[in-house]
Amino acid sequence: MLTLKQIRENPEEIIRRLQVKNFDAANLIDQVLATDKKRREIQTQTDHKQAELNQRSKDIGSLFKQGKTQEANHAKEQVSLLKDEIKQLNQSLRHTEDDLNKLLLRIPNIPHPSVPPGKGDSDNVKVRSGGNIPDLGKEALPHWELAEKYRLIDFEMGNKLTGAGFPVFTGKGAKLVRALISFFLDEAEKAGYREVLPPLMVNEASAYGTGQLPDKEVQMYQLATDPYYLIPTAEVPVTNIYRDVILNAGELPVKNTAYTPCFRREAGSYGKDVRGLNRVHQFDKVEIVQIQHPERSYDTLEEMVNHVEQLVQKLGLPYRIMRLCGGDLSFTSALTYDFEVFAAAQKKWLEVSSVSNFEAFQANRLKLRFREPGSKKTQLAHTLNGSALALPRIIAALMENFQTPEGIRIPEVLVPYTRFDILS
RNA sequence: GGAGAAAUGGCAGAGUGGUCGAAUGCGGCGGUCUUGAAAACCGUUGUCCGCUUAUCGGCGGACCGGGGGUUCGAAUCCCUCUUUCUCCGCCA
Repeated sequence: MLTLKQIRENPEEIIRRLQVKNFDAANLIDQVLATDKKRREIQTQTDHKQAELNQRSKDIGSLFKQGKTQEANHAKEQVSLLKDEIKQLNQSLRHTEDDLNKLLLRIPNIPHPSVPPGKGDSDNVKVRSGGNIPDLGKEALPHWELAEKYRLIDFEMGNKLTGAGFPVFTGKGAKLVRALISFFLDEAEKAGYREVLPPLMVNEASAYGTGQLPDKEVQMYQLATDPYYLIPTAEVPVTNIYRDVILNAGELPVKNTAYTPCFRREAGSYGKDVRGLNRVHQFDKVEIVQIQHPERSYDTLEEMVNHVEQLVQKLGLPYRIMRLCGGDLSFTSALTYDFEVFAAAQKKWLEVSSVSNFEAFQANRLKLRFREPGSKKTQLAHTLNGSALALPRIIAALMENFQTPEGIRIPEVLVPYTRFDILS
C-alpha cells in the first residue's frame, strides 16, 4: 500500500497518476486524508490523558511509600474518571485506525511514468522481440496432440486424479519438466541469486504482505482445516522472508530465486484459451526476487528483464517483450514487462513471464526497510520479481515449434539436463 | 495426540506489582592511546506513532511472543492463542 506520507504530501499527483490505471482515487484519497486527520487528533488527546494518568499513578505510588494511605486512596478515586475517558479514546482510536487501514488497502500502486494508458491486452506496448517463428506447414500439431502422440502428458489422468487443469507429465515429458527447472535454477545461480526452497503453503500475514489478500481469495486455494493458502507463486513466501526486517544498505540488492509448484484457482476463466497447457491450476515455475535500494530499482528491473530474455533466447523460442498498459497492470505493480513466446501450431502468443517493480508498495505492507550506514533513519526498500520462467507454456511452445517428422527436438542447452535430444 | 517447562533489546541473560525501555556481558558505532592494528579505557547504542522544531533536537505515548483481563500502577498476576524445548504416543 501507499504510505500516508506520500498521500499527505501529493494527493493531487496520486489521483492524476492513478488515472493511468483507470482508477478514480479522488474520493478515496479525500477519505484517507480526513480519517488520518481524525486519527491524529484522537491520538494527541489520548496521549495527553495517558500521560496524566501515568503521572498520577506515580504520585499514588510515592504516597503509599510515605505511608499516606488515606491520601493515596483518595487520589485513586479521582483517577477512575480519567481511566474511563482513556478507554473510550483508545477504542475510537482503534476504530479510526482500522478505517484508515481499510481505505489504504483499496488504493492501488502508482504506475511508473512510462506506463502507457490503456484498457487491456491490445494497449500493451511491444518493447522488442526476438527469435524466429518457424514455418511448420499444415501438418503441425498443437502441443496437446503431440503430448498424446509421444505420451508426454496425460490430461485425462490428471482429470481422474484431481480434476481439470492438473496435467500428469509422464516419461520423457516428466524429465523435460525436471530438466527445465534445473536449467532455470542454474541460470539464476549464475546471475547471483541464492536458491531457496520455501513452503508451498503460507499463512494469512504472508498473503497480505505481498498483496494477495485482501480480495484475491478467489485466486488462491485455501485449506479447509487450517488457515493456510497454497501459494499462487513463489513470490509470496520468498518476499515474506523479509517481512519485518531492517537491512543494512550494504546488503542490497538481496537476490533470491526459488522453484515451486504454483496453485491457481483461475476462477471464472473457462473457455477457448484453456486447452492443453495454456492454462492450468498447478504448474511449475522458477521465480527471481530482488530487494533493492529505491535509487537503483529500475536498473534492477532492466537487469531482470535481460535475464529472462536471455533464457528464452537460449531456448530458441520466438518471443516478444510487452510493457503493460495501465489497465493490465496489477494492483501492486508500478511497472511490469510481460514476456510472451509464440506457439507456432496454435499460432498464439503465450505469456510465460511477468517481471515487475513494486517499488515500496509491498515493502510498506511487509515493513521491509533498510538503513544507510551512519543513519538512524530507516526507509522502505523496493521489491521486484519475475518469472524465470513458468514451465507449462514454455513446454507448449517447445513442443509445437520444434516438432519434426522424427519427433520433437530438444534445445541444445537442455540436453545436458535431459540426456536425450529428441522426444519421440 | 497426552504431560511438563519456557518465550525479555542484534545475541546471551537478569528482572516476580511502582521511578524498568528494562541490570550485566558480548556485538555494533564514536573517541582516547598507537606509525597502523590489537588490547585497554571513556562514551554511545531498538522500533513505531503523535505534538513541536528551518535544522540539530525537545516533549509525550506505545511496544519485554500475539490478543484479552485484574490494578491507581503490569516485563512481573490471571485468561487465551501461538511458538520452542523435554518426556510419552503416533509416523515418512
